[in-house]
Amino acid sequence: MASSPTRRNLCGQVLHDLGSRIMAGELKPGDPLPQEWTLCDELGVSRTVVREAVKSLAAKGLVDSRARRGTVVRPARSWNYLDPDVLNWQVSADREGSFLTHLMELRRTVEPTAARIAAERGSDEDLQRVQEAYERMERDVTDVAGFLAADTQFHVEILHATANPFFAPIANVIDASLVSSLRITNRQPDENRASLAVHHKVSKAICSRRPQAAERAMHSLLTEAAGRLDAAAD
Amino acid sequence: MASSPTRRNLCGQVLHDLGSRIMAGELKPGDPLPQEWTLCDELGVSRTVVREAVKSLAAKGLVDSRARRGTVVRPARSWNYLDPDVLNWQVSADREGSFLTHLMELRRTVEPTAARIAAERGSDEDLQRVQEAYERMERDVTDVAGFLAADTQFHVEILHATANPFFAPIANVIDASLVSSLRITNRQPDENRASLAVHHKVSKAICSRRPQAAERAMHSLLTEAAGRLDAAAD
DNA sequence: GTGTGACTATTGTCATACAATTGCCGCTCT
DNA sequence: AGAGCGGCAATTGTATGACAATAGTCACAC
Repeated sequence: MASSPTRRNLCGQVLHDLGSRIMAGELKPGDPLPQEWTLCDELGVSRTVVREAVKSLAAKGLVDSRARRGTVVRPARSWNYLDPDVLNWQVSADREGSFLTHLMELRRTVEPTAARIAAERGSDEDLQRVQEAYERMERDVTDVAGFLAADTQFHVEILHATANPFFAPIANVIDASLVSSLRITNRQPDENRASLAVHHKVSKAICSRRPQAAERAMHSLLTEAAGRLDAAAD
Repeated sequence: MASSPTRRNLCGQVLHDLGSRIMAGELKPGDPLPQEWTLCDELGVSRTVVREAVKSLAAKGLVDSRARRGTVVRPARSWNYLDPDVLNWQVSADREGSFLTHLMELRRTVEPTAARIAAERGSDEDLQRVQEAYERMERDVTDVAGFLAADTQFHVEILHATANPFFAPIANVIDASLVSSLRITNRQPDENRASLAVHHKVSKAICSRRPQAAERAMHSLLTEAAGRLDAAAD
């Protein structure tokens, strides 16, 4: 379920290298990338590989290529911040520690509404999946990796229950935030149990179709999680 | 400012063709794409072009390529719905007319909060830009294209004023929704003037740093816009 | 029936050549 | 001297052909 160790082929490695350099600020918006043959020489790969990697960067909004002018880094406003790869590259490049804070702010903006909508018009099958995800959290409460996966799945199922496809990209944010926060607060089983309680409230509110309660429960869940992160950042 | 007539090169045309086919449902999740040489033959281009187009599709989360298995369409949950190209392809493929509704739902979820945050902690320069965008709307109230551009800019400046980069991708949603809604309600100058009033409330609330008022004003702005769209869908 | 291996079709990579685009610079004309 | 024009050249874009690596499939053996 981990998003993207997309470095399985050569092209993926080059993509990871260039993308990381940009997100780390080594290459700033407006800066030109080294030209193709230079990259081939530096990285020891063929031009085909370099070009396909750059094409992927362009598809994610990070760069723009034009004949004769070269390839330049696009302004940050046009980067696809919700892309799984872009999120991963940011984790490594998080200097000021604002990464996780910003992620949580977006989650607090979107997820309570998503929970409300899910309770309002999610299909019975969707809500079933939400509950199953919660039950999986209960089962895996002592297993660090399993609990993380179930936690992710719980929030993602709620997004899908909205039946609004444009909420889907938030799933990447959830994944990134959970993986990233795991590195800060090395979760203990008793912390998981505390987390379980607030998740239960959300699950129950959604599955019994109480929109307002679901929205509020999700809001307090995220507020609590954010608070725990702030507390651990000392 | 228009997002992407990215069909300037051959590769872009193939990308547009394949992407449109997928978003139109002609190729469903799980379906295999025609293999590379077949596409070369069908489209009359070299394998280089086909491969780079498919790489772009993969970077946007639409497909996944593996040796010997071929390239298959990924499940819809992993598509980058907020990508400008993906949004454009959806406009053409909007069968049930739910596209615009879903876009507006996401906007109503995110933008009020963004307005609140902008009022809370946007820099003075950011708020300056919000006001300038509003004044541009006033100036271009009789110019259809100009008003649209200014309207887009207004909302985008608010997103940027949050200083949270993860709100940036919503700008694509705003652009798509405004362009798309323009096709439904062929805007008249007096409609623009009505729109101007609610925008003014938002601008004033943000620039005088009243977070709650900003949030409410943005909420009612979007509610009104959504209502006008529903009314025009008869 | 199950595991194991060879086979083979498909994508992945390399190398080379040429086409198309466009920024740059110098030239000319006013 | 300044502005407009045109050719040059550097960079990306496209084509072609060959081979490598991967992984699904099938047959075979146990």
